[in-house]
Amino acid sequence: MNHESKFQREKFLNHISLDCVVFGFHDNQLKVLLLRMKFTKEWALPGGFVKEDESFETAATRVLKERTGLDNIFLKQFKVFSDPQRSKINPAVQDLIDSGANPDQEWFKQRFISVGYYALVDFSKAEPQSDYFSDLCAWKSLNEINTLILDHLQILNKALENLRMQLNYQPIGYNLLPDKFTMPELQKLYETILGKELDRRNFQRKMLSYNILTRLEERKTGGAHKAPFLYEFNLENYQKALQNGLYGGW
Amino acid sequence: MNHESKFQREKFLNHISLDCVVFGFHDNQLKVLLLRMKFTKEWALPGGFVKEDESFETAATRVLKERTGLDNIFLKQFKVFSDPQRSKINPAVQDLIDSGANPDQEWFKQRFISVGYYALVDFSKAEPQSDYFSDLCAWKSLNEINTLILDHLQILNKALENLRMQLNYQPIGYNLLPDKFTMPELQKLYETILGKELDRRNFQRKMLSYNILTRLEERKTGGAHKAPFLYEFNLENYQKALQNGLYGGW
DNA sequence: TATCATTGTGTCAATTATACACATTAATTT
DNA sequence: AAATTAATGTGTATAATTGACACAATGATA
Repeated sequence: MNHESKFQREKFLNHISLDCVVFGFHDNQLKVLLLRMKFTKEWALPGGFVKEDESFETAATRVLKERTGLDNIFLKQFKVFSDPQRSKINPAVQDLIDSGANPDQEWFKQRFISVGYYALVDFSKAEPQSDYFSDLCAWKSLNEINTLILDHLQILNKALENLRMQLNYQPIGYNLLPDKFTMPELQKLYETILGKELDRRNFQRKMLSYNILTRLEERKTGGAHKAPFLYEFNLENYQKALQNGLYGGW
Repeated sequence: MNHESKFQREKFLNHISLDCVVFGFHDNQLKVLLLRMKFTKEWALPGGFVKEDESFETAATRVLKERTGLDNIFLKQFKVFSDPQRSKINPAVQDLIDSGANPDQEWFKQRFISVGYYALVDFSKAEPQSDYFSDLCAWKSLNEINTLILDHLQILNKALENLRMQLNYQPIGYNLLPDKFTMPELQKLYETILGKELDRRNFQRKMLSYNILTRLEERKTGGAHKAPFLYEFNLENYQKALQNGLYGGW
């Protein structure tokens, strides 16, 4: 938290913020990275502001690097949240007041327009770091999340909706799974995102038909039953599928 | 243009703008509504700014009402454009300088972050109105559009890409066609958006399978050949399809 | 009245999706 | 060590959808 101990509002564009819904996958559950506000102890999405010479993408990348230590994260802009009332009661302000520090209360009293991003990251590689306003940064399972500050729950739900949509025309997994993974693990990921079960055999056939997977000779040992094959993504084809989409539609 | 003869920058949020790609369909061609800048005579997308108590949606709706006279337009936010360089050379500033009026040059020298919307409107019902900076508001066919100010061509292309994507999971047509239309007309619309031809019979079968169309007893007369049936959209089912999407995917 | 271009409708084959069955295997239990 | 268990690997029959195409009907025009 050292690097942000002095919050410099001059560097940022007024009115403008971004919020990130960071998805990870662990224990067969979809996790979201959240921050706990120092004083109010409410939970919030990681977010930030845009410097005067930054694009939103750069700013979001910077924020994610700070919160997870990771570069090269899959990032997708999914919606702008601009309800004039959305940032009326800002817990960050409350935190600043409670802290007695109040360096920049005025800044936080602004109306903020926030651009929502969702990110897909490898759970095992991320190292959650809290920020100036929070005392804890942690993964939460979706079903554990009941309330968030401001409209962050709404932002989270919209992100999830968009992620589910993405499954229908783009591959997913490279950013959420370790380099080597089994077919059942990939299937679990899909089932978790979609919130429903899929047929094991049909899933495998469909997934293989995309030609984005390479089956390795290795198998995953240590499990209690038959050892499944390990797969890795064929990055070249994966990128192509990301670009061109999986279905034609028309 | 009377209502904007005094440009009041105080009312708007700094740094923030919106641009609209307004699509219409006429003469079997996809048209886009453009403005011609008063002095530089360059073409631009209609756009605007956000008032301090407005959401982006409200602002976009207001802008479209001013440019087309229409309410209840289909509007979709599709991307935020935030490259720090994007508004460096702003023709509006040039226009203001050339005009000698220069009431708010400083305002336009700001860096702007723009939210892109695309709109689908009934060509025959829209009444193009220029704004304070333009002397002409007109429909242009896609293939006529070679250059636009700033990054507006890029915005247009992204809008088109998103519109094509939308065809794959949502119905389109209600906002672009008159209330009653023929199947060939609807097909032409799809072909125009996609930029490719479709099989007449397979198109009809697929389209009818969505259950969003009602065939009327009437036929369209006056054409040189066999009179085609007229259809109208079943609004209830159309809205459902907009919400739920047309395909499952998974 | 014949011609022409377009519309309405249908069919067949190929592809894809859905719902299953059975053999295999690695750890665990007996 | 053999039997058990609960997964995994592979395949198949059926239904549904898509793609390619043929032919009859019709309204204006020649």
